[in-house]
Amino acid sequence: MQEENAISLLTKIYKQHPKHYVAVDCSIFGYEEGELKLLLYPRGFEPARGKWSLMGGFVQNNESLEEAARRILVQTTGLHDIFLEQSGAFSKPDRDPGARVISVTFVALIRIDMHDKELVRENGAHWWPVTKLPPLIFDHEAMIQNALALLQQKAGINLVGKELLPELFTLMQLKNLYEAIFQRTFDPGNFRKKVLSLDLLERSNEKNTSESKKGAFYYKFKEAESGVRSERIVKFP
Amino acid sequence: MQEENAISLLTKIYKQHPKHYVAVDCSIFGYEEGELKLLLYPRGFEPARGKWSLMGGFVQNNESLEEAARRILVQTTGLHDIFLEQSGAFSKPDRDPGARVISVTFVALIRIDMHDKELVRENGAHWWPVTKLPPLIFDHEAMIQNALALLQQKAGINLVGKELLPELFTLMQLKNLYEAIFQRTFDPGNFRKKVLSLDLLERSNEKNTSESKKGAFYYKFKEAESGVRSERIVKFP
DNA sequence: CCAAAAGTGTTGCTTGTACACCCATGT
DNA sequence: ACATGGGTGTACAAGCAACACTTTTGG
Repeated sequence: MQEENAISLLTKIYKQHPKHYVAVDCSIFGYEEGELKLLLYPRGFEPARGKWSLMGGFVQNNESLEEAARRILVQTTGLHDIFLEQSGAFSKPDRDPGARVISVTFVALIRIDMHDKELVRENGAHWWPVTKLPPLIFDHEAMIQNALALLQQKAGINLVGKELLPELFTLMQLKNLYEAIFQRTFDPGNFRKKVLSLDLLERSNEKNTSESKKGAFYYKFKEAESGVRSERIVKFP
Repeated sequence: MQEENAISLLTKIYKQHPKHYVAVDCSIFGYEEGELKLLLYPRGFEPARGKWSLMGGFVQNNESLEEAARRILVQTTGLHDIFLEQSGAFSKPDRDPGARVISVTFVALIRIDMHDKELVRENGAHWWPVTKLPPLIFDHEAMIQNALALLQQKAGINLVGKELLPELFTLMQLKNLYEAIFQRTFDPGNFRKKVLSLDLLERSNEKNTSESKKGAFYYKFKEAESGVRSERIVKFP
């Protein structure tokens, strides 16, 4: 058959080229105690023992990059249904001293209160504030810079929070999250008005009385409406 | 030596994992006759003969993804120093019927008037308006959607044009380019004011008299200033 | 002369920002 | 009572969009 021949010809073309290890590395963001944090893993062996790394793993034959990233996230945090987005590819031939590995990076956003703490502790992982990161292996520092930039951009357009905050949260908590993401302050009144004007949040009847004397209403995200909103939240510099 | 052992241990870890073909595919944008165009290549053999594809190629051992993309661009357009930016990775295991290939995509912007037309013609390549694309192989349609979205985003922040227009251009030509990118019209007066307020352009003394009776001044981009500007050009919807 | 593009000016609306001010309450 | 954060209102400035108007010149 002609098609068969063509395919075997193709296969020959492919065979002239080298194959590569392909990995995924995930910048796993969480929000806790007023700080934006990253989940990092200690490297227990040389080279680069004592340094920290993003959670990552190799891509297998039967899975896409996204599927590989999800598999790894389930293994390490116990969480399915995590927000996940590609953020780039790192490919300098010598970026990993062990072998030539091409790494595709992802940003994951998770609610710290939801993950499996036991599982995380078993792996020796630790939540690090993004403002005080430890030394990192290879090019993971650049990966994180990349991920942070993407997170800022996303948060500037989309109102993140659903993925990082608990079900119910106060507007002050949301403001604090945005301040952590953008490393700047926002005017309380203006932030509140802006966010409410987007019409994405719903006030619950409960109040948080632990963080202020007067007590602040809890809000939650409305059920996702058909039309995907993409409104600007934070003006770019 | 301990380190040697550690490395060979590492190597063992790597060896448990499969390797993959890795390719790059480039969405090469140009601007000509008032239209935004893409450089595509016809596929001359089955499967998918008669369909068109982005220019791409396999990543070799000694090069990064960016280097591979640049190598391919030089081979096909004859142009060095092209604007190039990563736009994503496509990795469904069966996306290429010939073999499992992971493809990282790039956006390239070139001045159509500068490229090597002979070289392009040899390859059978053709410039297609982005509004009237032919059928494409595999997932190249999605790659282009992705690339277009990135181009819009970039153009909304950065004032593209340096990479797509000739050295000297009129403000109307720049406006037409933006209209082609965003598929909408802009008010001539407002566009002019907005763009000039950015202080990125310099008026030359020459005039273009071929496209209007009165004649319009040619402008060019100022030499890149130290501070990298990142000002919003087009408001997001 | 007049059509058509180049270029400038005016106006009103929307949005962001700074900040004043009242409210509720735990200490 | 008062300090603290919650919540609302106001006033000014900046940016944008719509559109009127003037200039220039080839046909």
